[in-house]
Amino acid sequence: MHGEITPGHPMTLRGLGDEYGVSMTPAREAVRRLVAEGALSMSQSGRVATPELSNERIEELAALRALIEVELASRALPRAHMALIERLQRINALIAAAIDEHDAVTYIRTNLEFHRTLYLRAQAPAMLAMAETVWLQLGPTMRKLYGRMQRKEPPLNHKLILAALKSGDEPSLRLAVRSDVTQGLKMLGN
Amino acid sequence: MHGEITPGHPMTLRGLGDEYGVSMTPAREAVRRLVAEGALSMSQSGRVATPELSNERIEELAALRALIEVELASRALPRAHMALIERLQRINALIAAAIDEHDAVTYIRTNLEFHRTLYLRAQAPAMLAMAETVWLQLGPTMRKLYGRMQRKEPPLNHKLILAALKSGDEPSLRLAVRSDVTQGLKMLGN
DNA sequence: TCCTATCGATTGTGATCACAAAAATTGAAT
DNA sequence: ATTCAATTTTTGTGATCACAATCGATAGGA
Repeated sequence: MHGEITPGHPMTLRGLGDEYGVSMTPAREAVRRLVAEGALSMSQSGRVATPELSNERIEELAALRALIEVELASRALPRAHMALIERLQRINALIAAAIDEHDAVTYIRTNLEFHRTLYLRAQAPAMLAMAETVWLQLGPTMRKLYGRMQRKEPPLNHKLILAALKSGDEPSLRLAVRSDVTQGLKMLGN
Repeated sequence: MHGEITPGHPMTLRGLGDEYGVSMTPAREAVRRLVAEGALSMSQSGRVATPELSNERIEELAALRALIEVELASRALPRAHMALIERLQRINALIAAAIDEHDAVTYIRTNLEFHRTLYLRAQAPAMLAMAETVWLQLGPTMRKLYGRMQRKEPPLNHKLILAALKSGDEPSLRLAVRSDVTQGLKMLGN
């Protein structure tokens, strides 16, 4: 989910088992679960690897993020009090730090933490689980996209999200979340 | 997914293995996958059963259906030609037959087939997979809800969907899909 | 009648193994 | 040097087993 693993990275059950000090059986179950969630892709022969997403698939997943996360933000809005907004601002500072250090994995992780912190307020566990499933599928690809993105400062849309939360402006919030989620997919073209 | 199994029905790995003539291992993997997708729920002790959804969860899943399926229908609209509409009409006739025979499982299955047939035209496999994951989670509950629904004729909204497809009217299509998907959740109240 | 404690049966977990399929490697021939 | 075939190694699958946790039933007592 955080982009530690690049797209197309192959893995074996025995290798994963050794890595985590268990036998093949738990490794297999974990892998099958991740395959079911779309986080790993499985070849016809049963070999497993992180997925290499086509541009069409990336756009589809971005559209799903937009649909689900806009709804989550919208549901979180009435419950978003000052304590939450301050927490989001602190996370935003961590994002800025990750950008300064060119730490892609930390950037991705803290960025997702920003979103998750907001969405937890929506009290909609099934929706949040769906959003996280999409994040999981996009993880390895986000890392690759981060490379050609060369951020210099934390996302503008996060500031817009915070402003909309403060003022209780739902249309602005929806727009800001949608922009934040679909941005960074302009430089696809592989 | 089709409501063959009522909510709360417990299952054992050995039982499933015997039922399908395999050992525990494949049964375990199938069960873990279904748990990952939310189709089965797993107690802390590892026992597995079809989920008994709370009203809040049902409403959440219905909202997800609305979000995703409206988008799928919208994407399918420009590609929906006469052959597809005729196919949908034939499926609609099967739905009517299932209603006449009070066959809940067939009703649910053909109803979902109606939706899937339309959404396949959207060329959005990740979105369709998400929608089907939601269907899977709702399966056992849909059956229970069907009981207190006592349909007499095929859903009006299906006719509205077909009309909107014919006329290429996207707003009407979105509204009809949303209504079709969220209807039947009025009689919750457990 | 209801609650509780005990005991036997059931169940999930993780490990190991045999086997077949699929890769990877090797070797020879062109 | 390259291609292709044969062989060796690697890998996933499904089965089986030991074990611990849990569940269910039964019996005892309040």
